[in-house]
Amino acid sequence: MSIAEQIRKASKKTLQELYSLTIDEKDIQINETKPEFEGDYTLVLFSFIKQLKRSPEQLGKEIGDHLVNNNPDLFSAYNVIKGFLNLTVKNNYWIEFLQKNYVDPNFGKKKNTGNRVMVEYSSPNTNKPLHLGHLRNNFLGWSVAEILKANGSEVTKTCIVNDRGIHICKSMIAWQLFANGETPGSTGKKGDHFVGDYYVKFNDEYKKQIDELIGSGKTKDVAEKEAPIMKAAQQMLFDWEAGKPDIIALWKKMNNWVYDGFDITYKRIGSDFQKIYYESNTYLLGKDIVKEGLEKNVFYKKEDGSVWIDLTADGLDEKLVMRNDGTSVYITSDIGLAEQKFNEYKPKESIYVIGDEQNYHLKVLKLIAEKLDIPGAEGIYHLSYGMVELPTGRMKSREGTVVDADDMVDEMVAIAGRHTEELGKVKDFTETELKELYDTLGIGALKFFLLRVDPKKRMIFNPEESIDFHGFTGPFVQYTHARIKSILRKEKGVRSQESGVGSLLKLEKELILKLEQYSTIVEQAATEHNPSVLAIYAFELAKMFNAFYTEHSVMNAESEEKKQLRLKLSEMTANVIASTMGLLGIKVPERM
RNA sequence: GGUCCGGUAGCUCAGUUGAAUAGAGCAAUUGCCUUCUAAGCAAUAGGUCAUUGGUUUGAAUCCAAUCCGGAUCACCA
Repeated sequence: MSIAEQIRKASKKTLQELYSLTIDEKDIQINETKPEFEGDYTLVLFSFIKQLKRSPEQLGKEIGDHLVNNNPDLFSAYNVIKGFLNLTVKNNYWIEFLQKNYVDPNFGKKKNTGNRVMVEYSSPNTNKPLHLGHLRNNFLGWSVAEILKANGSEVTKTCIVNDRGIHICKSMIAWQLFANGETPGSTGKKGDHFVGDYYVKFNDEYKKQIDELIGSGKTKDVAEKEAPIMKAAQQMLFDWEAGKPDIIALWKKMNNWVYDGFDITYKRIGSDFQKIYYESNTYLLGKDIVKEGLEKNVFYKKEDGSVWIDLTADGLDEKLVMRNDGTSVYITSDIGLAEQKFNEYKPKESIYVIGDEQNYHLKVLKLIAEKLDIPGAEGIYHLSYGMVELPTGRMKSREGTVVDADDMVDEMVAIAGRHTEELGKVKDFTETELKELYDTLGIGALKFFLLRVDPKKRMIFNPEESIDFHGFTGPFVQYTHARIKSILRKEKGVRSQESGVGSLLKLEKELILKLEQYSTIVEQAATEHNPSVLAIYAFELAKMFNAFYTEHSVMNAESEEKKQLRLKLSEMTANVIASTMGLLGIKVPERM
């Protein structure tokens, strides 16, 4: 149990015993004591003042006395300022805490409680390579999955590949028209980029044809419909749905090129999945749903035969669930997939990591699923995140204004390499070691950059300004870890098992206090589905250690006991930094 | 127009289950490397928390209205 919880419990008991006041634990406000006051944690008294009709000073004194007298192992002192009761926790408590936990690499994490969760993330289209926006999605999804695991859940990471549809056909038709049989193998190009180039080519050609048609007197609407290349793409989609063998073969071939490319990127950025769904297998799933919905009178049929649901009572609109030609729409197959996921994995919670542009869609999805009594409907959770935009506005792959994921990673790794070389601290590293370090630092900086911001906020990325390696960044935290490891190497770890001295300096205590909060932070990140909580914590912890490091020497401590205490403090800080960064998907180096 | 999200230092962001003098990083200025890694530390400066009103012992935080930015309301995904 965390110290804050213990104080909350003790306060509850005190209020009960002194004033027969029964109060819910969560209504007892415990804050960290501000640094300018004496104490570690603060009980805010204002809410009781009125009920108990006492002055803040009197109340504080009574509660303070009672708390300290009845919890002699926990508190050593208290003081009252205005309506705040500041409590000082015994040094022994902190030292014992450190003694007990400093070697545990899993400190702060919970054991598997069997709570099943599914996290769907990444979900790429197979007609173009990944861009910066996908990276935010991948990092978020992966990290949230790991955070939930650390908080005791049993997590299945999944990905739905959008491998069918008109967008794929566009790349296919352009390849047929312009490639002259070229392949990723023959050009040496990464498969996803290769296919993406033809997607761009399609749009170039499409635009050209529209202009020509407009030039010959057609209106824009007509031109868009009649452009031969677009008609060809639509015909191809039709042929694909009919299962025409040569089209299916081409589709498979080109998708495999893309998968080969994705594999490389996923491996590099550390995305992984236990289950992959392909839309080509799931897009027909909604059929039974429609039947079921009509039987349950959740859906209704219009005169033209199309099927709808009326969500106006829920503040939304009427929504189409099946076209009049009997084909299902996106929302319908999505519900079908939700049902299938539940049948296969029985998750209590099913998380969808999808951009905030689909807020409405996911709201509708959950609502329909609930109305249909689809099992697991209540567990649907949309982890909505803001778009990554350029200073000029949104990225558009059709217009080529995207920041490519592979390029971005390459650039970050290159910058990491340049910084490292300039500093010249690892000149004895082998080529392989250097390469690994550059990856660790470059990708670490990138992940930290994208994860340190609240997911729901949209963020602007300026390609002109490179991502920083100083301050509130991944490398800063990594650097702190490397620094600590250097001390531990020189001291050959921690030798003494003794609890050490009874006194703690301000910076030492601050650090232990921070470390103690780690489990609460993991819990918070899990309930909020928010990795930025951990990024902020990692930074604050590292910053605190650096302050301690410059002020006090570990190796040349005043006494052997002090040295042992500081070694433990250092080791635990390194462990918690590694653990926190691990949950963000960021590696920490031994040296840098 | 309806719905949802955002507006905090020059820039990027914490803080939003109400609580003590609103915090970081970057950028700016200044100091600190012959002692454990200076990718660091310490300090200075920088604020009408979009605006107005309300609730409260107490509001960046809650409520109302207004202004600004974005998303969405497709037989697209």
